[in-house]
Amino acid sequence: MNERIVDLLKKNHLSITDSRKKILSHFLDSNGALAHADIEHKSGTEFDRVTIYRTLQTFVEKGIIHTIPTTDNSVRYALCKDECSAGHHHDDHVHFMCDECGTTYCLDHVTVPKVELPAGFTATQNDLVVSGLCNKCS
Amino acid sequence: MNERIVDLLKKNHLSITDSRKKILSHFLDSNGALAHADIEHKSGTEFDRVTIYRTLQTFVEKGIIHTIPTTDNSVRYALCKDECSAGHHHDDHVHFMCDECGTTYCLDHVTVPKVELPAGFTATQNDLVVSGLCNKCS
DNA sequence: ATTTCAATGCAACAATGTTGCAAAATTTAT
DNA sequence: ATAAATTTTGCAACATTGTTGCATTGAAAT
Ligand SMILES: [Mn+2]
Ligand SMILES: [Mn+2]
Ligand SMILES: [Zn+2]
Ligand SMILES: [Zn+2]
Repeated sequence: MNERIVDLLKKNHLSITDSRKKILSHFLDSNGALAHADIEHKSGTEFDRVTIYRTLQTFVEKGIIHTIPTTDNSVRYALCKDECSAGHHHDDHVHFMCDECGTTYCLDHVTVPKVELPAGFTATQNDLVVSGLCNKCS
Repeated sequence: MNERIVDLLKKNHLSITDSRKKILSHFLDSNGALAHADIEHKSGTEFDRVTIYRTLQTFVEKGIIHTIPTTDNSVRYALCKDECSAGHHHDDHVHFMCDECGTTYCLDHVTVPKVELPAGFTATQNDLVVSGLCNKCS
């Protein structure tokens, strides 16, 4: 496990630090997406708030995690698939937010359908967020 | 115009106040969605920040405006169609964010497609946000 | 006009996010 | 292994965004 974390950091040319290892492990342990506040709680007083912000930002830039647009306009992050790399995310999967337990899921196997846009509009990214009840809450 | 605004407020059983009339007029004048900050700028120092927050909240509750999930996780609001009412929005249309000019559009005639969810997941709401270039910027 | 009720402004606060800079830790070079 | 170079971190200070309580003001009903 620790092995995998170090490898992931190395692969992305990031220096191996306690905070990066710990924050990455939280993502690997979690099945849903995490908000900044979640990580802050899980970490206790171990790291500074600012470090968490900067680490998340770095991970996004490197393509290790991606942000999820949410209906309640809070920022959440989830692990990217292997195919994502620095400056090039390809997250064409649907996200699901449970109204009951609040968990945000990456539905990696459900792809966002393309839609026909009005004349003159061109799409570079499509984000679909579905809310409702998850499999644990229904 | 002023007529239409007063009617809309009356229809929703809201008392007619300067701030509500003015804020509503900003939405009727704008072709895109507005953020809280936009309204604050347009209004100058006319109203307190808190009043704008409370007015937007009231309008959402009454079904006059709806919030739009954005990829940059900022809250934006746009006018609802007539069919929306208190506690019952039906916004099944796609939203478009222009990467160039930043405008957020309600694509009222493009409906969000349904997707097949994994077993146990049930959907109550689907939000699709498309980003790219709008008809003015392409 | 008077009463009743709702909306506003103000102040104080909480949550979230950003920046500059010195200290500490990690990586690279010797 | 040691030292130099580079990154990362923690802290402080600040900015932005959003919330709440309460007295004052304004709108609506009688
Ligand atoms: Mn995802
Ligand atoms: Mn809309
Ligand atoms: Zn759930
Ligand atoms: Zn545009």
